[in-house]
Amino acid sequence: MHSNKLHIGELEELILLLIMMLQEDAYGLAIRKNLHEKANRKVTIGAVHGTLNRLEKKGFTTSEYSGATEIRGGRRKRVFSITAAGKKVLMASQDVKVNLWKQIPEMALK
Amino acid sequence: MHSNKLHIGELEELILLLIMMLQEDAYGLAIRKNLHEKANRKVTIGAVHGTLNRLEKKGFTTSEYSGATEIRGGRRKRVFSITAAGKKVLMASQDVKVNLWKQIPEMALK
DNA sequence: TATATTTGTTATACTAAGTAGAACAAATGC
DNA sequence: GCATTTGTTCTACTTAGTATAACAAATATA
Repeated sequence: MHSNKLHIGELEELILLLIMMLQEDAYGLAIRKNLHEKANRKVTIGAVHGTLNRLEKKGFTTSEYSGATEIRGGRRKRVFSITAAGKKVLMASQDVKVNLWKQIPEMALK
Repeated sequence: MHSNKLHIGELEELILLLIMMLQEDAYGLAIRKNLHEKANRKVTIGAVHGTLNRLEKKGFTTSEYSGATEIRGGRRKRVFSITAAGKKVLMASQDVKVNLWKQIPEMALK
């Protein structure tokens, strides 16, 4: 048991954010590239797809296969999008942290 | 190997935040209480201390034992504080997320 | 048309992070 | 003394994160 719907892991959070950001371009390799460039997070493609599968299993994302493109090797992509539940958990996650930051005494920030 | 100094787990992040917030009151039971009240995160005391030990081992916190207090059962506490490295990783963590939020297209937020 | 190259996902085995529950320790109250 | 309270440590386990390799389907070009 204990498939906790109230919180998400660290990589899960970053990937949900990138899915919202990338929209129709949210598929494995593109997510991995942005994880590296925008989040300074260097992970292998296996790590990305593992997390993507977990998120879908939890109901935080859905996915569908696009058609193949005309560029060389351009086979169909599995494109992910975030669900309402995913949005909710992602926003709650950020809210908690923003609130905690506000409660840190000034003097501790230096 | 691979004791990654570049990122921290989800619970590690919350606990580092609470250590900064609680200052001289940052010890196991108090952290657990605030995790519940301020972060809606219900975990056992074993989970808190496990994470605390991991953070110290990584160099993100230090701890020292306070003296016992005069209240009933008030034995000495192990009080944690964040190190410069801990502050750095915590701030970087939040920065990345704040930046990603900014890059999400307006229309996706509704 | 076969075979090399490219873009992409899936499978497998493993390490690290998160978790519960109970044991243990030291203080005060009576 | 011994019950109660506050606190940490120990042990065993599940979930999240990770690397590496296998697999699949597309185009390019000979």
